[in-house]
Amino acid sequence: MKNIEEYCKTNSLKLTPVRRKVLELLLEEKRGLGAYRILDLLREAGFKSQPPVAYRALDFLVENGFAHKIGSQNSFVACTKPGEHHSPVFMICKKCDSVSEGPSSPLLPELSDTLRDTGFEVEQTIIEAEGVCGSCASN
Amino acid sequence: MKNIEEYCKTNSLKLTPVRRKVLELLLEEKRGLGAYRILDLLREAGFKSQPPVAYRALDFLVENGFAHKIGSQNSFVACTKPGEHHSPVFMICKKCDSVSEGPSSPLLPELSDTLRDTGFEVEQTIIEAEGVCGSCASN
DNA sequence: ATCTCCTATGATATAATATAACATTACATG
DNA sequence: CATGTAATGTTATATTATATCATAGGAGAT
Repeated sequence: MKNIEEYCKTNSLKLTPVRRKVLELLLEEKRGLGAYRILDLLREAGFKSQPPVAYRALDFLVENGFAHKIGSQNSFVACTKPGEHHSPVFMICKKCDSVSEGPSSPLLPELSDTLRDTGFEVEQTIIEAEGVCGSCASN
Repeated sequence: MKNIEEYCKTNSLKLTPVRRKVLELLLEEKRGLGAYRILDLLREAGFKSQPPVAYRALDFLVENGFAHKIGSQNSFVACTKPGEHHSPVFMICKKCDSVSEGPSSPLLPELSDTLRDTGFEVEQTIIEAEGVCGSCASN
């Protein structure tokens, strides 16, 4: 969170109260959070928010690399590498629904090369790996 | 399409008229199709369909590997490798919205290994690569 | 300081995507 | 032809997301 404040200051991004709160909510939760869940939590925290409020905050966070959207779940997670435009790898546990960001693979450049051979120029990739997390495997 | 009929016969899957039609629609379209777009097309084709009809057909196609869902778009595409449970790689063109399935990377086992080192056991991966397709690049 | 502009927020309505629930039909199999 | 299962029909509603317009708030210029 400190890093993020720092980063925002440096890049003159406004981490407004609602944006900050949404980011905190995402950071506290290991599963992905849906926009309406976030909305509920905002309300509990005293923000009298309508849907666009949540979506705008999420847009801000995603655009600036503080959060990611998990397409397969329509949910959002905090990004562990704020400010870096990168190609995330998500590990989604089918038992506990936790979503964690994996080591952004050294294999990605090779993947891009492979796809370039078919004529496609990759700009960004998102990998969603479904499986069982360590914690669930051992229980 | 022949392959698919074959495959269904072999595995006693019922390729009913609506399922077949949805698959044909997906095969004809290089972009992903949303469920409600499919629903419109079904209606144009004389099926008087309600949303569950489209979703059920899509569920059938996805479950049996004849189609995939593109999470980032909430859309569906035909699968080029029917019947094989595999980990698809999609190339999504930001110019023309075409979605094509790339060569399912030989790198995937290595990715699984890397993630296993973090304690996560991968069962399936979906890779969505965003970029520019060959056809758009040359125009 | 205050004006101005730009960005962010407030608020209402509605669009787009997806599923729950229950009734009916079809059809393979005993 | 009885029966059970799978598929379809139908209505309603849940969930996710955005368009639009109005209001406020804050940084920089004069």
